[in-house]
Amino acid sequence: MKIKKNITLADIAKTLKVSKVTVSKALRNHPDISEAKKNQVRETALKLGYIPNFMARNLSSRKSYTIGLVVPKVTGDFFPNIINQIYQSAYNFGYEVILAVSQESQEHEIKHIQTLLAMCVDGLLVSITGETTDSKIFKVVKEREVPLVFFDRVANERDFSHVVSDDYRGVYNAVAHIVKAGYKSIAFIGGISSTNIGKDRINGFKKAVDDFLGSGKINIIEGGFEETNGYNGMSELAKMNGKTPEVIFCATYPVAVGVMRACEELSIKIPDDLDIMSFGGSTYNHFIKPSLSYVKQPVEKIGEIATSKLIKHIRNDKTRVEHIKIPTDIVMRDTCIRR
Amino acid sequence: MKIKKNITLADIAKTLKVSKVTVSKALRNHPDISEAKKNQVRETALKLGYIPNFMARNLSSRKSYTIGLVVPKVTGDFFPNIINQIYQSAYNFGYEVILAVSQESQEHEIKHIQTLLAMCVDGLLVSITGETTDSKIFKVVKEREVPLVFFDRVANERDFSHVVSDDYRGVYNAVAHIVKAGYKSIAFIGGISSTNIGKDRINGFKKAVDDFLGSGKINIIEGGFEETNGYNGMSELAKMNGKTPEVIFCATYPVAVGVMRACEELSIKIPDDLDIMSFGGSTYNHFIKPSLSYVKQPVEKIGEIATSKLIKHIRNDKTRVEHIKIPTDIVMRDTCIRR
DNA sequence: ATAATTTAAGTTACCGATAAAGTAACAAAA
DNA sequence: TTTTGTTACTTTATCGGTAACTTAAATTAT
Repeated sequence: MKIKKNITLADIAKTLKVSKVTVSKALRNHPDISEAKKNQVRETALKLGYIPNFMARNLSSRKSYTIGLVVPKVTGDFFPNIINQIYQSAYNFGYEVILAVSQESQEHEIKHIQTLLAMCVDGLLVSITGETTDSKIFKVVKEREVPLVFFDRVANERDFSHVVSDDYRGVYNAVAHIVKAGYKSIAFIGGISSTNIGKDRINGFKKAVDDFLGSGKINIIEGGFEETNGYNGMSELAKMNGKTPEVIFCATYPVAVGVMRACEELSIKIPDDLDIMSFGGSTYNHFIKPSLSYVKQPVEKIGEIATSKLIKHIRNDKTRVEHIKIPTDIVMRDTCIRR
Repeated sequence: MKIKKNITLADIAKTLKVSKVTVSKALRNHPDISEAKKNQVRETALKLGYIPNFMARNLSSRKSYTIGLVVPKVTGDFFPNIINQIYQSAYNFGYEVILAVSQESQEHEIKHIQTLLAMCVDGLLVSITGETTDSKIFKVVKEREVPLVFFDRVANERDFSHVVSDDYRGVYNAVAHIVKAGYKSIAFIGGISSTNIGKDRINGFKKAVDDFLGSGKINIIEGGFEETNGYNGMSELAKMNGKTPEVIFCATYPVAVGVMRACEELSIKIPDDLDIMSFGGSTYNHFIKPSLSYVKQPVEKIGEIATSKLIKHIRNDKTRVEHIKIPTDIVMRDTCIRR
């Protein structure tokens, strides 16, 4: 007896000499079935080690109680934490999560979304890649009427809800704070203005510098969101033969780390020769010397609100599309504290 | 026209006036179908925006080309990196990955494995929780003949392959290195000897201390693998009124961070008053002062080998069960360098 | 010229569930 | 008494595919 057939509804039905449908209803606690029979069914299901076949169930019911989560990467601080939060929230609503990692490639992103659609997920949570420009796949999602909520890195699609931190105001307030602490020149490193998170952070920076220091003072070195981008940005800045700014505002924490690495090589002392603030923190920030002051993103809230919004969309078509911005906080550590 | 029906094989078949099966075969590049027809089918499939329904496909073919990945958490350094690697490897083999996070809870772990089985994954990659003791769910997996490979944190199940780093030898060699550098007393903080990673690291430590410093010198404070465990362990050690050791070997990087935090509060200077080495590093280690010397885990290799081993099991029942240990390296930074 | 094989489809059955509709048996309402 | 309603099931059809088998026409072999 080599082949262990999986236990199905039919097996339970046969041992109890009832119909398949009776078993199905009993297990779903359908009112058609008497308590006595339900208990019988549940018992034998347990005894036989029945595990329902979701493929069959979903195919038949057109529901999967599964949501697809697409993120550009799983490294760093932000995504692991938000994934955690999304898992937790979805779990509380009774949903499973399928994670797909697009590795910052639009091609992968499209393929993964197709796969998730093919898997009949009930909805999608998406944070787009840095290179996502083609919106065709989102048109497909819309046509299929699969709810989708963007979070953090959002596409420019008015038909879908999205949840982001208030990057613009976050940077604006941070710069205000820095200026109030007595600094007179601030540069910005990192970010790509073709993405919402880059654009909003940069625009918040521009507006704040314009408001508080005068429009001539704007100094931005766009790059990306990774350590190398910070390193390159700082190296570039050092080579430019103007006076270096007092403070560098970094688009992300990894960018700040890159800036620090460059400074180390250039023998620029932080925070004595140069001060740094970053957008977003890190678990290990406490142990980095100097520990950076940063704009804290509401990671848990973004995850929780995006998930519950998506589930509202799934449960009720009439929930209206919203674009939600969640405020940030400033966390002061060892940098930018002059006063 | 409110209901946008999804495009199915039948729709393509109808527009081309051929049978469903012809379309199915054409799309799967089955030799039964002529090139001319295949092209027709492919074209109209594209034109209609056909996306196959995996539920139906898997239900019918009993394959999903999907593997289930179960990890205890997605924070820290180790798991995000290994998840990344597993995604990459699986992708190269043409497999999708469904991630489930057990949140260090055995209950969740069991539920997630059941769900993944119900989703008809072709195989499972599992790193168990800290509290996993009940092996019943793995018996179920075995009965269902679903291939499973454990990695990193493995259960004591001889029927499944597993892939781990050589923790025992890693710690043993690290201690040897430390002793050779001139240190005479070493304590161990963190780890739980009920888990393989805890047990192996502790045993490697014991053996090394025994071999190089004498059996009287063994000083181990078991705890866990997190920052708090390091903090508590160090606080406890400081309260004990013996002489404090010269070096503390930490079961994980987070433990080391906790130890450092405790030292900071106790005004113990690292590496002057006390030296530290940890098992496992961190992306940000470079920016922590002092940057810790550590035993480097072969994260990428573990992920890659576990995935390819699993896929071998999936493709060929006769691949034999193996228990693979991958050697570690020592990375020297600013600690434990006395000489 | 006829049988044997190949090619390119089509038919049927089934994967394991659920939805919708049907049916006895018995009870309550008109 | 007849009608109407419940209760507790059963039957049938279906979800969207695939496997296995069949078939008609074309090609090759004998």
